[in-house]
Amino acid sequence: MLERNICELPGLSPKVHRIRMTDLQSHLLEGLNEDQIKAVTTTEGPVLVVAGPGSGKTRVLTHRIAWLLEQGVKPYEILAVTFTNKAAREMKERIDRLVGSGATDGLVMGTFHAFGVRILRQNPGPVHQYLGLEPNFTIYDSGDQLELAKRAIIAIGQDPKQFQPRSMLSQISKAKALMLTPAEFQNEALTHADEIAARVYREYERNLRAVNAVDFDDLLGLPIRLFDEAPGMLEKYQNRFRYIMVDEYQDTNRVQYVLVSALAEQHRNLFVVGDPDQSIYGWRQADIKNILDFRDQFEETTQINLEINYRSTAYIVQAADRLIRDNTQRIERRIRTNNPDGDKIAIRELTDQSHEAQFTVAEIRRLLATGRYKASDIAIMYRTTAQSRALEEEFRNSEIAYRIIGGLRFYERKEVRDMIAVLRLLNNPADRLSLERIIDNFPIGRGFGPKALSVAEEWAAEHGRTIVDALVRMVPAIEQVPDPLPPPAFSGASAASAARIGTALATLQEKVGRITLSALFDDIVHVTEFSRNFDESSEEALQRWANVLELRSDLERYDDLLPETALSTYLEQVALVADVDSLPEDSSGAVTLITLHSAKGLEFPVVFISGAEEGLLPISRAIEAEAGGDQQQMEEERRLFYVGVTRAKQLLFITYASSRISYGRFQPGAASRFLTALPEEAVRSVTRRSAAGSMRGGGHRPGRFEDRSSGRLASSISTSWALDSPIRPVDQPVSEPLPDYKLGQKVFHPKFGEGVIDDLVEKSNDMEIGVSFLRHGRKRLLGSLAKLDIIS
DNA sequence: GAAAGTGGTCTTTTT
DNA sequence: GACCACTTTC
Repeated sequence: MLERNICELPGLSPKVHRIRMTDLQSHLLEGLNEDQIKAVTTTEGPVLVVAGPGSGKTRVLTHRIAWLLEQGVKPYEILAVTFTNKAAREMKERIDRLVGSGATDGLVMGTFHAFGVRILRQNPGPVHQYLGLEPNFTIYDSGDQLELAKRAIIAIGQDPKQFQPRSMLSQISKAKALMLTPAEFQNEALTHADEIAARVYREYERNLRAVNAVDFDDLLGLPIRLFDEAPGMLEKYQNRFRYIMVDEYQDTNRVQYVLVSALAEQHRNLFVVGDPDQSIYGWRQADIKNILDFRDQFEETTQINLEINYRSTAYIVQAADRLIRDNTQRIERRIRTNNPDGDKIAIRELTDQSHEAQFTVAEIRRLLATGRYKASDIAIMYRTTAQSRALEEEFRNSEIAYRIIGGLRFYERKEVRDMIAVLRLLNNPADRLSLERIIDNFPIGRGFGPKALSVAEEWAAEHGRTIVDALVRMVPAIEQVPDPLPPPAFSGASAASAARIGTALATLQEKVGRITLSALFDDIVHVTEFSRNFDESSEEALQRWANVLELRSDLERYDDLLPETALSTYLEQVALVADVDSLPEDSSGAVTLITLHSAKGLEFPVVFISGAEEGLLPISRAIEAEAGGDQQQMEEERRLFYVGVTRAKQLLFITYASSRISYGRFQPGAASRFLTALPEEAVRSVTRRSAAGSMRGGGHRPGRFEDRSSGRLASSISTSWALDSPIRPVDQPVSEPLPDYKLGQKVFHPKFGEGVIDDLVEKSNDMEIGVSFLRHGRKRLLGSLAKLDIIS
């Protein structure tokens, strides 16, 4: 290898300064700024890179890995963790381009979850011995988890209505993220509800293991347990990974921190990149302290700040910087750019979400007509998935192509899940949830009810077999074979359907691992008579069937794999992909509709942020939490808005609606408080709010933004908007003030009768009222909806 | 046992 | 307004 260039790297330590470089190495540093170069070349010891939006973070990561490889580090000695599979794939491609493909073979790059699965799959023996899992374990997704949680609640004798599966599950997930066992969790329980959650957790775990399945959180927690318990396991990986890199470090949680720091203990070359201002996954137990405290946790950390933004116009950068300054939980710094000012940020108020959608689509049409932008340059971002609906309707009536990322994921559609249930059951016969799903949803399952299921279950328990075995035992052809086991005691009708299901499953089991997945798909459809579910000729049935067929073409992509492993590979992929993962680079020429969360890490020349309203962005929960003294959620909302703003390269539009339908009812809305933080000189246009736009009792006060708009800025309203007349002047619904409810008051409800108010909770612009009714028990009602009369 | 009808809950974000 | 779970009805 040629070593001739001595590169002058101004301002760096002498050690780095005098690095001798090959041509390729100096090529890797070309075009990088000083801080970026330092980040690429500081290979030893803990390094924290605080990377602002658009600061070339991905570039640093890819060049650093290429740099390491150029230094002679073996690809398999490098572990790089990314936030999405897509990021991993793209990064790998970029590195391939830098160092030539083949040079990266063995590089471990993927999400934490994918890495966790990898460890579990690579060590079937220890996984069985220490974790009690068979190697063909199923990864349960959130739908399965919910079902499992619900059953656990019932199993411990509680009411799933009182203790909601969702909230139980989030507690379980939280416990797992903090690495608490059910017993430890129980010890820390403070309230009765915690106590119940701990018991549900215990039961949930038991059931999960009984069906040889794991959940998402287990993919992180189980590898750690394996490291703890299997001798030599941790050392093996510690020795192997000389260089560890973690992207989006601000969104890591406790388990992830433990995993990474355990692995890095040996070589101590841990390189993390992140931006505390873009930490938006607190609800998933991501702990912003991981990045804020990194320097304390890892001694002798080199910290490098990337503060120059290469992505956005100066107005956008300035606005983002100003906005995020209102947060306290951050590493103080200032992002800046050398880019031109660009166009000012456009803010627009609309009367409701359909006007908002109309405006957005019309504006996009105008942009496309200029010829300066193509559809794939444009993205619309929003806080909640439900918001995509109004936009979608508007797009559907237009000629503009669009695609929605997120929302109902392809693999979560009912008909797709049904098919996948069969695949899963074939891969893991213990997967009871999938079996039940098949019985409930496939034509061949008719006539096999809960009673029959419990017969099969008893039989399975008695003979140490699976429920699937009980069904297969009923197949006449197999009955011929001498079998010491007596058949299960099904009643007449259920015996027939058991035999039917058993035959289908036995036929399929016979073929698994020997034919391609698409051929297996065809067999499944055939023997389960699945297509009969789509017999009716409704538009909707056709669409559902089309989805099933799309699954088939998805499977075809795996037809080249070895039949023995194709199924498990496929199922793993299904469990771990996110929708953003399949987002093609730009290709299709469609406008992107995406949640702010999913948009993290992406960039678009033109961005619309839709629904910038109090209650939506920030979300009402955060407003309530703030009222209760908890600032954290509000700060996260601000970061989310910040993420949205900083996705835009050239043009940024922000819209909000003065009223919005939710729950099928109109709700008045006010401009997001975050808009008031945007510097006036960076904002192009503001529509004046109606003077009647005051909120009902105690809610969000009209802030500086409104004040401003009725003052100086109001007179400078831009007339450059393409869509003006179709939108009526804002006519704020004048809402009646709430009656003066008090604790202990007697009230009358048209449906529930007489009751006593025992709880009052102020909401952002409403009030939640707890009432004990004489005849209907305790209910929680919304002040604006409930027709309560005060009796005394 | 299955289809149709009813009432209650729901919406924050996703690997 | 949508979805789910549960009840009613045949």
